[in-house]
Amino acid sequence: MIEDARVLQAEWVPREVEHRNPELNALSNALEPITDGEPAETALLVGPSGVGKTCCAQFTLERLREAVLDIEYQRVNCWQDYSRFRTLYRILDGIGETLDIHRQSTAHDELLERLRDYDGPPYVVVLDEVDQLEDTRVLYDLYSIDGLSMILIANREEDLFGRLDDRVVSRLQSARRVRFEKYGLEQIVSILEARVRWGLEEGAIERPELERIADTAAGDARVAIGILRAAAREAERREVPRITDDILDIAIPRAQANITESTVEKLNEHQQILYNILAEEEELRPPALYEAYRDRIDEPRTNRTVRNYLQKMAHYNLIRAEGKGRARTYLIDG
DNA sequence: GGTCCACAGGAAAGATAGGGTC
DNA sequence: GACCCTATCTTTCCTGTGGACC
Repeated sequence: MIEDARVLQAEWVPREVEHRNPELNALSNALEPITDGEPAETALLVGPSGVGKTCCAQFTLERLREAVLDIEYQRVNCWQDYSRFRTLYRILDGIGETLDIHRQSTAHDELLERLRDYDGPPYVVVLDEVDQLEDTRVLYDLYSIDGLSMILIANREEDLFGRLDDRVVSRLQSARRVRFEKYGLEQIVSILEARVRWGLEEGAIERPELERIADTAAGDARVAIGILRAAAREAERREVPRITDDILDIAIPRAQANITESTVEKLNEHQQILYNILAEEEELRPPALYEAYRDRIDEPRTNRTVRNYLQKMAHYNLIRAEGKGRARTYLIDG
């Protein structure tokens, strides 16, 4: 059934990106100065999850690398590398300058100094989920480095701009904006068809099943590819040659559960307890949630820290906070 | 409309942990 | 091994907001 499992990963960059020509052209234009030895325009890619923002950025940089040859780029997932130090560290890692840097013993000033000293080929930094940065001063840091080009990726422009220093806002106003809309059903089907062509045996899935996956994914290609992957694995497990409707009945909830499970695994012990309480109780008001949490752990964190945990979990879309003030309740998302 | 109170979340200080230096 | 420096995490203190009650 599966001929090339890499193709079924959402991160895989295809040979051709479908349905994103205007966006690719806009991004290529922003990066074009690099071919003349100049820094690129800062590009700001905005749109909901699973619409191909990261894929387009990587695809364009790969094409640019083929054209210019000598170019470096590094993607930073600001969701994981959210602090100023971690972001700078990841960027330095892209040019192999972190060998002698050790966590917590090197000031971020030194990291910045090293970036300023960099005199290699043109360097493009992709800040993915840039709206998740906890310390946005790092954007000002990066603007202060000559020759460094940036592609910023965010879900919502207003979430990003609302938290930025005025100096960064004024610079970002002139950035090249590229907006990504959700894919339509036909577009998702054709993206899936391409993945099937490259990654599965011929005849592994027919159009009605692809349409069902696309319909479930509601415009999110990442979700659609996840369902296709889960379905292909289930078909392999059953040793059947084709993905059928009854396999999708299993694969669709499983793909959704896989996303939740992998996110819950990233939580610390305290956050997992909070998640489990909400999974059992379905909905709780803040005092009841905190009391239940205190009952289950020997050395509980303070209420304020728990609020930070809950905020983080809501960002992960694991839980939902409904109502304001006294009407606030927490519940499992989805 | 005014007051009270629970709650969220920002800011700053404190605690902790890892690595460097002597 | 003691001390210093640093990033990160946690706590404390505080303010703003909005629903409940009169």
